[in-house]
Amino acid sequence: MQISSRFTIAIHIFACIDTFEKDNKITSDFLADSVNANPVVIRKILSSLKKSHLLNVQRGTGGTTIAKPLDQITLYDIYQSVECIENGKLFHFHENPNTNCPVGKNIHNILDDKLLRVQKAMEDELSAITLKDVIDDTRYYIKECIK
Amino acid sequence: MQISSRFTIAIHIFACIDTFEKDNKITSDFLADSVNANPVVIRKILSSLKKSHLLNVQRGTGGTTIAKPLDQITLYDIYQSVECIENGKLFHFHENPNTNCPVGKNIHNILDDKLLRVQKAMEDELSAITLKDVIDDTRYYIKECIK
DNA sequence: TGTAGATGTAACTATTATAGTTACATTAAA
DNA sequence: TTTAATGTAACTATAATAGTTACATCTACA
Repeated sequence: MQISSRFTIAIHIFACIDTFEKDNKITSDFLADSVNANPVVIRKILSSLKKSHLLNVQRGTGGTTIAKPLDQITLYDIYQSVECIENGKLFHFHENPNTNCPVGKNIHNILDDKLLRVQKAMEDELSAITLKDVIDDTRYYIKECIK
Repeated sequence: MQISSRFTIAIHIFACIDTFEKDNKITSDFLADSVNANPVVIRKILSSLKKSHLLNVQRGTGGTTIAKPLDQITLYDIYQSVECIENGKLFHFHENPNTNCPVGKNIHNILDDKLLRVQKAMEDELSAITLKDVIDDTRYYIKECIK
């Protein structure tokens, strides 16, 4: 199963804020239009990102801004914020393996460390990419586009 | 969303074959008992692994064996075989971002290479672990268990 | 102070993938 | 020819994603 689009939508949101905040108030409706998704879906994602102190979302009057310098937000921070995987484990285990079988009894002993290593490799790579990288590219591609 | 338990079940199957093939014919019912899953679920996984030439599954009379030396099967081979992610992409993208918006129009240009890098980091780590590693540990833990 | 326009969130629906299950045709060997 | 297995279609149950409606709440400003 793939990792939820909440993650790519969240990144899209940051790129939109950076691109449009000078000229537009960034509302959930505005973002929903760019992402092409439902405003309530956007608001749920904004709510997660706000809870993680990555965004400031203004109640009442509306408007969203990025809460930290771009090079201090990693893709891992965003990924964690929108909770793309349950209980933090990338790999889903079959429930209740037969403990009367020596393999069933030990399957977690055998696999947990190896799968965690794999998960960590992925998460480390997510941590190595910051919003600065994303937004530098965003600005570049938009400039190329206008030319 | 987590990666399907088909993957961990498949690994479990290899460990079972290695552990029990001397004394037992390895059938889908036998495996289902150790994994604690439905025999048809097991057969579907066996079918994938057979198609990828990782296992030999005997029709009619039954019985399953491992098709290659243990150090020549990686966790990545197994992962690919049981097709845990759709169309080979780990990250699910929101469909049809608004191409009238410069961010929506470029979101794939901006993100595809970065997310592929993350996916590759995970897959490389899966490739670095072979069934030999898994089964060495299986034998070790089972021996410890019996002591 | 009331209202306009936004967020926050509950409740529901639709869709999709996983996993389990029943049933049965097919196969291979004894 | 019988037995015991695989292969697979068809269906169900469950759970997560994503969309939608509805409305309470909040804040600034006219």
